[in-house]
Amino acid sequence: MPLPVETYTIKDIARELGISTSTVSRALRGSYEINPETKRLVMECAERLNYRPNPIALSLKGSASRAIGVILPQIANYFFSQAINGIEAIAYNRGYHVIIFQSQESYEREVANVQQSMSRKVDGLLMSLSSETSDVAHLQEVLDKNVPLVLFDRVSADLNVTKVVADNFGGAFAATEHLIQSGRRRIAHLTIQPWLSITQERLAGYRAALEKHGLEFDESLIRYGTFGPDEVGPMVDELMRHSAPPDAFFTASDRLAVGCLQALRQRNLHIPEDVSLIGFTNLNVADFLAPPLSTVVQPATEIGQVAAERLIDQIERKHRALPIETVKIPTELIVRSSTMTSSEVVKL
Amino acid sequence: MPLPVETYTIKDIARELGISTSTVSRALRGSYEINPETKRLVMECAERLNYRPNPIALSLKGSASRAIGVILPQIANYFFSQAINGIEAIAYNRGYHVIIFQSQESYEREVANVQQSMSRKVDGLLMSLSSETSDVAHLQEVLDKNVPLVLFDRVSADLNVTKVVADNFGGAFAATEHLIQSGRRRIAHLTIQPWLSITQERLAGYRAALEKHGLEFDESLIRYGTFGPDEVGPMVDELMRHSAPPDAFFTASDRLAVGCLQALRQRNLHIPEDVSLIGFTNLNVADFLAPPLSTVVQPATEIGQVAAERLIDQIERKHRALPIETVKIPTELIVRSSTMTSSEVVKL
DNA sequence: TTGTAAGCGTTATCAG
DNA sequence: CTGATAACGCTTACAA
Repeated sequence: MPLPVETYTIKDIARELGISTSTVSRALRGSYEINPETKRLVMECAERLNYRPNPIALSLKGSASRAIGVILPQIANYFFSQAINGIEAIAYNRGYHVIIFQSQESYEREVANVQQSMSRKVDGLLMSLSSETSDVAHLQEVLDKNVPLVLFDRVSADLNVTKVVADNFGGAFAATEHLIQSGRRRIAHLTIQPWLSITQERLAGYRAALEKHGLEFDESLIRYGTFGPDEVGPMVDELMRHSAPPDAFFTASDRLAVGCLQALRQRNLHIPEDVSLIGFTNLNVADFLAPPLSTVVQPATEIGQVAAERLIDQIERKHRALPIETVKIPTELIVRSSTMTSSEVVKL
Repeated sequence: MPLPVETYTIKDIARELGISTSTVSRALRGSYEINPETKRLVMECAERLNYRPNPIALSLKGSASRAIGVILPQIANYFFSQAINGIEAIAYNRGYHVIIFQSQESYEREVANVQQSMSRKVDGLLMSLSSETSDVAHLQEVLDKNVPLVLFDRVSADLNVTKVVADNFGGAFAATEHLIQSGRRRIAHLTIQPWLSITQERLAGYRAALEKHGLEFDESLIRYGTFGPDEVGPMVDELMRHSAPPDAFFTASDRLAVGCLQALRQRNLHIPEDVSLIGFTNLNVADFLAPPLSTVVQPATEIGQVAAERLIDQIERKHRALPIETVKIPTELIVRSSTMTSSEVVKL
């Protein structure tokens, strides 16, 4: 039985039943003072016609659009696409639509995205900031309009909103400590843009681990870069030419880890004999990377789920005062080595 | 200078200038009979107020919503997220929005998605079918409504629309032929659901290569399955227990390739010494998989771009008769082996 | 060249 | 309990 796509309006039902549109509307909304019999008739007719309220009209009217906007840097990134998956799952079974906007790491586009999502009357906004974004005035305006906003992953300290992030500090700390406990002493850290919250938290975790074990923090072992794979090779080469080269790498993303791996391989260096490598990653195929790559796994799906839950909670009971807090989702450290037959998983 | 998010309407401009909303509307649309001076004033005021037309109102009115709907099985899949990236890039610089729906491989959800996209008045629809979909009546209705539709990747022969796909036949043929030329004779083929167009095309390419080289097609070497990683192990085990076990694997997806790799490793089999493995894949980190995995790379981004271009072309000149055709985007066969220092790329 | 009014689908308000 | 009517932002005949 092919499901019909034909679209009927409240008017069609009204005409069919010889009653007014307002009565139909009331019957459909369930509530109010309405004759049970009329209601039954309307429901039955709606069912038969496969009536679906027009979301556009609803939005125009100003009431809930039952759509949430998701603005993020880019979809073609395993972390974000997994996060969207989590968001969509929650949204779907709570009856919301997801409209996705990509800022492409551009501040200007992000602002445009915010405008567009506002004019499309989303009921709430879920955001991960572009790497260019430092000024968050555009988001303050969202809040001023009383549109619920939840930030995830790439957040800003300048906004007093609910934030959902991975435990970046904890993950970085565990990774670094593991390297130290494996006997490494000069751990390079390849990371992304320095002004991002996640970058800072990870760097802090890295430093804290060094400090705990009495190792000196050496700024010259840190490299900030973009995601481009072409940038990683030279970075690694430069580090290895250092008078006291690193004996381990800790990278802030899967792309950096893969780039690093490639660069090391080209120099015929072996992992983990010559250097160790741990990446902050979302790549679930990391298991198969050669040579063995240990990873701090980001809870992408869960971040998306929790963020969506928080947002929808806010949307649905705007009146009550909801606690604004930063939710930290734990990471997992997965340690692999050539001698292990299967992965040894250490949960943080 | 923080860009303002405040939202003004055509009324605000009208009030500001002491003219009527229709005049403002006409001035904004540019065209028509309008006093150049009035037009200038309106434009200037719109600019000053950072006026943006309300897309909701536009859609309700029935005119172009400048949004295209994208319905696909799931985002958390590297192929699709790359495809979306291609779609979004084209859409963005041609002034369209992208509204994404995930069918989650469910026919019912796909139908709901189609309804929703229709009621959100998208100007056109870009789709990749769910694996459950065989009946396409819901899409025929879209066409009947004169809403442009372009299918990509997972297409249906039952619809007379433009389709954009990878050259699955060619890719499978090249992969199989390569295995044969490497001396393999019993090539297992792990693939996805048999009723999907891509599955059939790949199987046909595989068969054609066998035939060309005088090898027998052995149905018992073919396995159809879902994406679940847990299903792959038993499949591979069963095949290897065969009285004449395969000496090579050709898989239809990166997930199957990775699962296969894992299963083989658990049996302490070496690739390519014991068996060969080629996967149809989108995973650009396949370079780093150990043991070396040869791949047929799918042109995901390009498929998205071409599909979006075709769709928008159709949207923007609905009047002219546009050619309905199936566009095949070529794939690349990347051959890697342990003896190669760098990848040898063979373009098809 | 410009203004008025109707209408897109729905809901809220106010009479009946 | 039910039916008009107005309103959301915008476009477009139709009038002026």
